[in-house]
Amino acid sequence: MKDHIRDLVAHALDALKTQGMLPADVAPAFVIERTRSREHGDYACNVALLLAKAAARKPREIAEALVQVLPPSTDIAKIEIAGPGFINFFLSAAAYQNEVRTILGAGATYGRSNIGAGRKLQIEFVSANPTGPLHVGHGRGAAVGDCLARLLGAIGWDVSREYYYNDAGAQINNLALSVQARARGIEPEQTGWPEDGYRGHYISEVARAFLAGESVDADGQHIVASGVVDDLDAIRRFAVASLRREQVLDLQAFGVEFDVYYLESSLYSEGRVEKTVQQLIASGHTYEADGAMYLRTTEFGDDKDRVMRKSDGGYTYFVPDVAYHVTKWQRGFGRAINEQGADHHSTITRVRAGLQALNMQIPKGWPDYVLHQMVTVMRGGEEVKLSKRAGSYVTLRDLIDEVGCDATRYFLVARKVDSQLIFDIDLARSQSNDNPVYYIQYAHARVCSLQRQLGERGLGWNRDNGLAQLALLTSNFEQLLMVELSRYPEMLDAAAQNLEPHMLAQYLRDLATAFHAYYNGEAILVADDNLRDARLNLCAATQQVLHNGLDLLGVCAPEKM
RNA sequence: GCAUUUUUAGCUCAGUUGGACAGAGCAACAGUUUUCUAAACUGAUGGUCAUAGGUUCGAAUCCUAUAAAAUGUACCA
Repeated sequence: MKDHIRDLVAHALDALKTQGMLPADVAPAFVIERTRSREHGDYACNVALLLAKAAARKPREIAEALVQVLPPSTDIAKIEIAGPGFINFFLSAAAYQNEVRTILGAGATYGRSNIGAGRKLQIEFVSANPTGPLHVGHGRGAAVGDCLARLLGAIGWDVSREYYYNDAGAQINNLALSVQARARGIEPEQTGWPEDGYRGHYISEVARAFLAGESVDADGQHIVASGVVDDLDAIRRFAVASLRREQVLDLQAFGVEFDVYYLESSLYSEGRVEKTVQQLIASGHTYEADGAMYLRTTEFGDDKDRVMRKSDGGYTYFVPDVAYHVTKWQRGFGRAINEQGADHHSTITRVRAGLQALNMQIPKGWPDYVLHQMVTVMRGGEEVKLSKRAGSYVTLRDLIDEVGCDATRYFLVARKVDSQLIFDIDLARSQSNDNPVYYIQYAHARVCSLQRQLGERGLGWNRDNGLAQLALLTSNFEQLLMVELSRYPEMLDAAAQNLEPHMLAQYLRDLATAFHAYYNGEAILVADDNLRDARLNLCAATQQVLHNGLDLLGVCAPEKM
């Protein structure tokens, strides 16, 4: 519809140029946009405002001249000039009624598009190391990343979801030492407890299972605990597998799955880290100083050069990071998105700098980053400090158990990633009935309920007749609902392209509002067959869009509540 | 100090390529059930869009400065 109106305006512009009212060389970058208020019609165009200077006339005069030469269209019922010179387009009832036909025809594919054209895209998210259970921050990453993956899939990208984790190195060693200490009966603060050891209760649980000789399956491996306390390597393998197993269970409970799990250790074992280092040296962007090797990241926008190889010979974390991203590029992901917590923002410049230094023709802004701001958790009116080491935190599992998967997902995805999120557990739990997600789900359930009522009342629903009778949908409630429905495709498009899933959450609430208002304002199951058929079709279209949208959110669309 | 992000109604937040009088939910207030699920609806109340400048037909939105908050700023990952 937008494009249609744009064409009409473009035609009118040409006509005015021919008439000589406008200079032939002007090409204003005008927009056709949804109006905020119904008083201004459905779409508005600002072209007259932009032309005022070039034409040396008042905007309203230009608008009037444009309207005079605007080609007629059956989709447009009325055109008004308003305010400083906006041209407002009022769509005909038929134009909106026809959207119901489109929705019912497209079904589950309504709103989807092929903007991505099947190109490969990778989105990496969560990527928590297996040193403890997933917490709320990971939950936000999981909810946002998963929703983004769904959105991008819906606009035609070939999406691969990846989870990257470190199964070796200092932190994992610390984990193993912590478990070993627990297995020996040493508690935090006692002698023998590792410096900066992980103190959480789960460490004791892993130690107990290890001593008991239990087995665990994770990432395709079956690990049996040896129970030998002195075998740190065995403890490490068992601990990593145990925690990986827990994380997978958490994510499953949250409805999030991945296509690929990528291990940092494989970058070393496959020689990718070493190869990357050699390439960087060959590129001439490195130098040695103080016994360490540096990369001149300042040449690529960093504020100081970064150490690649420490004086003890080990590599800093950013080298495997670069090597990892090289594999993404080599695996053919022309587009890659990293969803991470904002506490990692400093890595962006370094990773991109490292990739640029390799001279591999990787685009400057690759990969994309979506950083979500921190989540602070409130409980009992106080902030719960998240600290793995201290062992005090709110796990994702806790939230799912207390608040529910649907509500947690909605809550974590409903706001802009840029803004910090306060998750008040007491509020979320005590007011879970007021959570917007139930409001949306209820709208869906209400349509299902109407459809059940049909049988009980012995009423029929002829869908084809409903389509033929769409012209009967003329009430204000119906109009508003159809307007809302027709927004879905453009909203989906914008949410996916801007990488902003909160737009979807917001939209679904608006749609539910329009439906609840309609439901209360008009009887659906009326005696008149034609009117009832038409209204039931409108309800079915609403049900379809709610279902499609909730699907992308990863939230279920219940038939009954 | 520097970097990133944030600052909109009592609270939690929308406001998307700069548009017409700033919008929701919650809380508080007044109503709506013999009739399709009241997990709903209707109405009224509530804002100097952090502050000060600038850009232009037009700014919550862009630019500059200031203030406040979060996070980062390792030869840790």
